[in-house]
Amino acid sequence: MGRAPCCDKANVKKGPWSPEEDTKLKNYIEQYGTGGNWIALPQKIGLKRCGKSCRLRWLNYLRPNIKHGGFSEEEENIICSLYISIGSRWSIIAAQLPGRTDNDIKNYWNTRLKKKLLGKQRKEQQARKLGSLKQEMKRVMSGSFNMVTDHQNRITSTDHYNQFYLPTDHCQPPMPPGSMPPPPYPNQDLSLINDHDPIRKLLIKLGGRFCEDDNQQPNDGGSNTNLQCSLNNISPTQEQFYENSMNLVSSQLMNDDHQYGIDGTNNMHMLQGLNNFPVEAVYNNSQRLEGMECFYEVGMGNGSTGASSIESNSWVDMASLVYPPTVTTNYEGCHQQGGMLQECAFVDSSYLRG
DNA sequence: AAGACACCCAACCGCGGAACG
DNA sequence: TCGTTCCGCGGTTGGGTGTCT
Repeated sequence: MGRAPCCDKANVKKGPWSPEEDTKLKNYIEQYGTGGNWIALPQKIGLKRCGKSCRLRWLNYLRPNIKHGGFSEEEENIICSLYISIGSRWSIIAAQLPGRTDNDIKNYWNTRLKKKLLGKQRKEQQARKLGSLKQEMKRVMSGSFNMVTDHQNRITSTDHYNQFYLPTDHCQPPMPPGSMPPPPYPNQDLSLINDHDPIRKLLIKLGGRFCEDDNQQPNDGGSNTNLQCSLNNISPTQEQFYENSMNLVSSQLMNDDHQYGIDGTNNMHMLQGLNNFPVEAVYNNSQRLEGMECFYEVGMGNGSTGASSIESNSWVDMASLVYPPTVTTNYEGCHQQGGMLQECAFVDSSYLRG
């Protein structure tokens, strides 16, 4: 049986509210309250509106002490921190910001904060890509293009990695950090590379094999920036899969709950890097990332429910893409509506600036 | 000047779950 | 326990406005 409509759709007005409607609704609620029944309210006051519409109008616009626009830096930080820790629970996030509505915050996130962070990430990607292009050209020019295969017939070349992973269109996924070739130039910015180590881990989930044994890498100087990218018998289909997956990662980064455990096990180390992270918020939720199922299928391998130390890092790692762990500086307790969150971590605003 | 495009945000829609009989 | 009603939430849409070409 289908759900009964909340109101007579044919007989309700839709679209923007007029000042008269606003006045009617506001006056009534201020005088009598909602009466605990939004559905009946519009009829009581002679509004040809759906009850839900009245509720929304009141909560998002007419309610006293509502703030519109002009989000402060502190508010941005709170939004971002909470988004990372609890995902798109806008009502909960709004509860931390007096005068802000969930709708407002949602809009602000979707239209500004998300782009702000993505823009920052893209800049870094472009800088890295430019760097690797230069190196590529140098290598080609000097005829030193290396394609090394080891005894397991694994292709181990960062050039090959780029061949597989770097997209050719305008839609740039995050470039896996560990995939950067060994810095041939002393002035290469290693911090950028290290900041994006999490993406490499995601790639491991995707089935790529990366060997991080830095000590075995020549020309590495002991840093962890060198990496072997090894793909076992990659087929064109897999290649396409990797590429699609990378696009997926990039598109999902800002859209989904980053922190939820994949497998529901208590992997405390999942939280490494996020000081004062709301542990309960993570463990009490086994929600998966919609649209990223491929990570479970591929990354978890054979439907295994166990998590290796590598596999268990992903959500925090993805969060750290948005906020490198080192910028977590500020902590306050937050009393959370419904007891869902008891505390939350706030991040330094520096990453948002600019 | 005007059309195309991008951005912003108020409002709508549909779903899940709580409350209630 | 089950069906119904309503609330609240998050995702999406669409219109207004600003910017670019």
